[in-house]
Amino acid sequence: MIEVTSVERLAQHVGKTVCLRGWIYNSSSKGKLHFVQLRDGTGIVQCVVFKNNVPPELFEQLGHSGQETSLSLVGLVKADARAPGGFEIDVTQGEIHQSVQGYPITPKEHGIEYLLEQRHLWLRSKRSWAILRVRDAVITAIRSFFDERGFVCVDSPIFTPNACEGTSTLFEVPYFEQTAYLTQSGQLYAEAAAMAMGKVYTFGPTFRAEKSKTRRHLTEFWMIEPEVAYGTLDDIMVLAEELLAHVVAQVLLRRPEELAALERDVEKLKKIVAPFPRLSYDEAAAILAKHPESTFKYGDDFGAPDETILSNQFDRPVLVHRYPKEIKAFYMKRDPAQPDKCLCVDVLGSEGVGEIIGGSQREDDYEVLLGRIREHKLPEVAFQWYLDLRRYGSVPHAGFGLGLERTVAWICGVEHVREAIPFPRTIYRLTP
RNA sequence: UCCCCGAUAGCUCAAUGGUAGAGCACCCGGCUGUUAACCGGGUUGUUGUAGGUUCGAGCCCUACUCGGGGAGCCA
Repeated sequence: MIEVTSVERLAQHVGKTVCLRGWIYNSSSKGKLHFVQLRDGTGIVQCVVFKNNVPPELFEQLGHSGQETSLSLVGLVKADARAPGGFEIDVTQGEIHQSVQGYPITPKEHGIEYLLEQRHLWLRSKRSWAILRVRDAVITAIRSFFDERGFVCVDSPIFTPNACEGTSTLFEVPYFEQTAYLTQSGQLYAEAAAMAMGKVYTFGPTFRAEKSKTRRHLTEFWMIEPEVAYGTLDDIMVLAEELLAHVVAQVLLRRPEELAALERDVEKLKKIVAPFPRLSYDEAAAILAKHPESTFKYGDDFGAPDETILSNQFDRPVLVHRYPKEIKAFYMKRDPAQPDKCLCVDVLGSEGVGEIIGGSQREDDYEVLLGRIREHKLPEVAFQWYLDLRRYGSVPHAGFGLGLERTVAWICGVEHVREAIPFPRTIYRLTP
């Protein structure tokens, strides 16, 4: 019986005859010799088919089978320096499951519009394959990081009755006799869970109806939101940098081939070790004030170009903390040392990618929080359950949100977050 | 919501206001070491839509549609 194996395990089978099942990634023919690049999901291997070594029908069929033909090939595994990847299969038998002609995505260039239209097929390309496998490693690393530190994963609801931070960017959906909204953030629910379990995190999809068309925006994206009871701003700043360092280290360890396929400069990733540089808003503002290209005005939030300027000052992500209260959310606690500032932090990824984390210590005083809700003209009734958390055993607590796609795009060195999610949802694209 | 850019063969693109083309894909043939193979031959068009200017529009003008990049806002 011939053993079925996968491309990623070929090194263990050198000198043996195995069966591989997959698809033709590319092929070329030299008369009495076909080279088939076989893709099986775990990698790509070159299969060499000499006319005299295989049944004539198979040789003939392979000559007429294009990209993405599905097939099984049986052959001897050899180490060969001439083959991409270092191994190749000397084919002796095989079976074509479906012969394909005219697969729409060729190894040549395609425009982004066309590729997005064909996303269900584009997933098979080496680039998408590599990015999505990095995404998987990032997710696994995040879960193991929190698990090892005693965090409990809690799931926040996707249907919500109200906004966390205003209603303008919510997707509305009919909900029996009521209107529901798709969640923008699991934070408020994470706060409730933190009071129950101490250290928690949520990990789920979030939805924003922002009419943003930039390389940093999706309408549906995944967010990881840890929340720590008795945690302070300093605690979550340390947590954030340790998390990012852990994730990058795990990707370097587990996905070197994928990073190579993406032509990612791994030397830059190897520098991502804690601690990260920290800047107060005031310090960051001073840097921007001296920078000729910045249009920043003190008191404003940093624009995307400002974030790029700041992040380019360092070879690691930078933590920017204590922003003016006017530009931050109602639930953020003020800094007792400077009441015009919030105990909050944004983490800007390195290499100019911009914000990947936003977090804060939360306001834990009932009266102060109620005042904020009124100041921001938020529907008080809807926040009664949230205020309960300050009525019954309120404690200092803090947390942050990490944008998964922005993190994956940053680690992969890809420009646009739409490539960091299997099926991106953007303002003008709902399909496939 | 605002600003900028684009739409020509299945794909990526070219075409001074004057006969709509190339490469790839696909089909046929050749080649025992290709790396996006190569060589020879072949098929492929309502130039996004609707008007307008002109002897003549892919090209100039207007509107619209679809998409891309960015601003704001955010992860």
